[in-house]
Amino acid sequence: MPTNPNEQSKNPDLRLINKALAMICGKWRLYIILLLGEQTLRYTQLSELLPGISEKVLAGELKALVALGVMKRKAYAEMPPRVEYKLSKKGRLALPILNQLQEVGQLFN
Amino acid sequence: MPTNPNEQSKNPDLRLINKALAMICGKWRLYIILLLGEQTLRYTQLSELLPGISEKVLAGELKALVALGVMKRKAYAEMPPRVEYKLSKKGRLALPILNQLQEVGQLFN
DNA sequence: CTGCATCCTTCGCGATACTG
DNA sequence: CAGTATCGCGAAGGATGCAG
Repeated sequence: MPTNPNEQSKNPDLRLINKALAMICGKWRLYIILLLGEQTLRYTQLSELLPGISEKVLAGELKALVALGVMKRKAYAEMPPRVEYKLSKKGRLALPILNQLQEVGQLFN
Repeated sequence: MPTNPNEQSKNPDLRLINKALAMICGKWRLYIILLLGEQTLRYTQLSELLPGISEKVLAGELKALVALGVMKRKAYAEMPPRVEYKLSKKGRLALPILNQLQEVGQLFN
């Protein structure tokens, strides 16, 4: 829509916004992403780092984030089972911007 | 919190995250902020730019965003009434980061 | 260990009618 | 014009128990 060359303020794109909101909104979603950061964590480790989250919610959020392409799930055929979660390539690309949201939060302390 | 000099990966701060989420989560909140951007808009203009939003929700979101300190409300004692909304200083400071969320959305198209 | 099924409560959001 | 009041539904999230 840059029909006007001196128009520097681009209209917000509702579709892109909703895409972004889908992966960060909710009580735990963004926190899980930032927590993962560059590391790989197992299901149990995540549940310990997210005190108060219920099993149902944690499993659901992880599944949703994997479906969104933000993170990868790797299950090992062992006994007992072991499952590891890490950010996908795209997830790591988004990480710097998502981290800056904390600075936004700081602004409004 | 940089007690450890070689600690470059900062733990996510749940409090700051929640502060940030409070102002962008929800179906309309972030979109309203980005829409406002640098301009000043009246109540009716906003409702036209947000097709489908109900009166109750729009009024509620505006009130909430003002309470959060993201935007300012200015009412003129005229007849008929006129009320203008614009981002606060802090809101404008946060704007660049919030705009980048659209790039995150683009990543996951 | 990992995670799904069930039940229940709360909250976000929409529709509509009404007011200063 | 700029909202508030009321009603209602569906989704989000918590508690608990069960399963591979």
